[in-house]
Amino acid sequence: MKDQNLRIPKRVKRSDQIVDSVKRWVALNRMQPGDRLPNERELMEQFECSKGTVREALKSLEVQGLVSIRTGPNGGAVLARVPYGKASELLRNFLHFEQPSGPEIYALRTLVEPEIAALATPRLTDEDLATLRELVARCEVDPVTFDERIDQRIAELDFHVLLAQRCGNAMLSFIGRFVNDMIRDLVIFKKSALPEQREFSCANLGFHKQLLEAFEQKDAQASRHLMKEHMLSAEHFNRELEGQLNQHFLGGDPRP
Amino acid sequence: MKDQNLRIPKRVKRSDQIVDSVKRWVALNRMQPGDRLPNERELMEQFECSKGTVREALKSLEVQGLVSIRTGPNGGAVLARVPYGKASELLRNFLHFEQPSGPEIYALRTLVEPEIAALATPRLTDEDLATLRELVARCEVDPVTFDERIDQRIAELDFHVLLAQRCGNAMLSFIGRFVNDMIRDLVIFKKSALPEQREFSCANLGFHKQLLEAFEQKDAQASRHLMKEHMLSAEHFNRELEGQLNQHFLGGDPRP
DNA sequence: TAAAGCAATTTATGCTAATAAATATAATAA
DNA sequence: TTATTATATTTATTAGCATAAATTGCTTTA
Repeated sequence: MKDQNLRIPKRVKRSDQIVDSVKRWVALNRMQPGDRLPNERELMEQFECSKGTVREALKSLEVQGLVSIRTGPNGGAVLARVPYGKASELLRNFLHFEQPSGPEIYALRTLVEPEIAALATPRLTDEDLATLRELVARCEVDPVTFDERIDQRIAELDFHVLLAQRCGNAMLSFIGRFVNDMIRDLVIFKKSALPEQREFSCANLGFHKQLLEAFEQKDAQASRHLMKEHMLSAEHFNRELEGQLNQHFLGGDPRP
Repeated sequence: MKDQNLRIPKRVKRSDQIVDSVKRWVALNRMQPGDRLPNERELMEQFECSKGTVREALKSLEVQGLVSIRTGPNGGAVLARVPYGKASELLRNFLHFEQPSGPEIYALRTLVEPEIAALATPRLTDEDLATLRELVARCEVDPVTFDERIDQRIAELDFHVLLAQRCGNAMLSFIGRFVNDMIRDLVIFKKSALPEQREFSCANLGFHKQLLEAFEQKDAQASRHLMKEHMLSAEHFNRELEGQLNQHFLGGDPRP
């Protein structure tokens, strides 16, 4: 079979030209989220093309998360901030065929989380600290049902996500949220049932409690150090759990 | 003005349903890049909708980089790997309104590059090493014209990009490429003209030469350590250059 | 035989017109 | 005042038709 992906289309499509024009126009006019684009009819006239072509261009902008489109009066295409979920989804697509392994994900996490913790420490508000305390509290009760175990894993991860959201570095923040989302998908429904998970969660709880203290005392260095230890511990436990999983599946591919 | 972004549309659009269906179908059937999707007519029949709706769905998949569409026999929508440039562009959109600062970008770089260097070290082929040597050689001649200076900065960054491409961890690889792309855009046309840039480039050249030795000896630990020093040095120089830039612009916003 | 050119086929691309659905605003009725 | 209804605006979807692009295979030519 011939490789069909390397072919370069001869002529740029009309809708893509419109997308580029709109993007330039938005950048030149320093337009802000909430500002409205012309409606479909006006765009048709402005670009001298049909409705279908305009709609393809708008669809493209919508998929990229750059505009949000609604029907009705005062509807139409409105400039938007790209929501985290959108960017996250698109990066997932990129990784679809690479399927990062558990150890790879945890390795990245170990790199970024200590810095995130350090950066977030002086930026956490009292409200943030209260939220963190609540998340820790949710992990302190002894889980009975499977749903309770799941809820505790979510709470553990939300602890890290909140820190990422507060670290003040947009890229680091994104990576922090993303890597914890990856772990959520990777871990929750696969390993939470294993008996070894219990020991893992206890260790996590201990680290989170210590981290909370460091946050309350605004001790960024302690935060960084504790988080590093926490991450190394998590990497260790993950390796153990993956080993157990492989045994369960009797040598089959652990991540089919 | 009312906030129009938080509104949730009543009914999911038909084209988005189709996108989801196709995605599920692709995942379920373990379809690979190069595999063809049904053509527009077949999709119309399968989803019992009009051509316009199918086209919007395909456009969505195309914008996400999941398919590549061509006309002609054996054309149509073909499953594709999301190219790096696509994922990168979409993440840039996400960061558009946050505009990461130079120090933020360099901070992330300092976090990831040492690990990338260590991971890449045992994976570099002889060809890779030759390429790296060539990139270093391009930086050794004394730059005369502005274009030559630009070319050397590109070569410096390509050195890091190649390492990222070889590190074997898809996420880390993406972040490494992305952060160097950010630096490319941030730095090239703004700071390369400053006299202080020359000293910066000499320091970089020195580190790259030492790194090359570590790569040739397959010494991952040395690579990691050297890269860490290299990054700390780069962060330092960047701060200096930003200071100089601020002086040049007489207190105005250095990144308008 | 091999290369170049031509035609047929397949496929997306683009246009028009008409109708349906969603929603904000204004008018109306309780 | 409050709830309901009407109406205007805008996107969403449909249908059909014409056009353009690209590949395949055939034919001609050297």
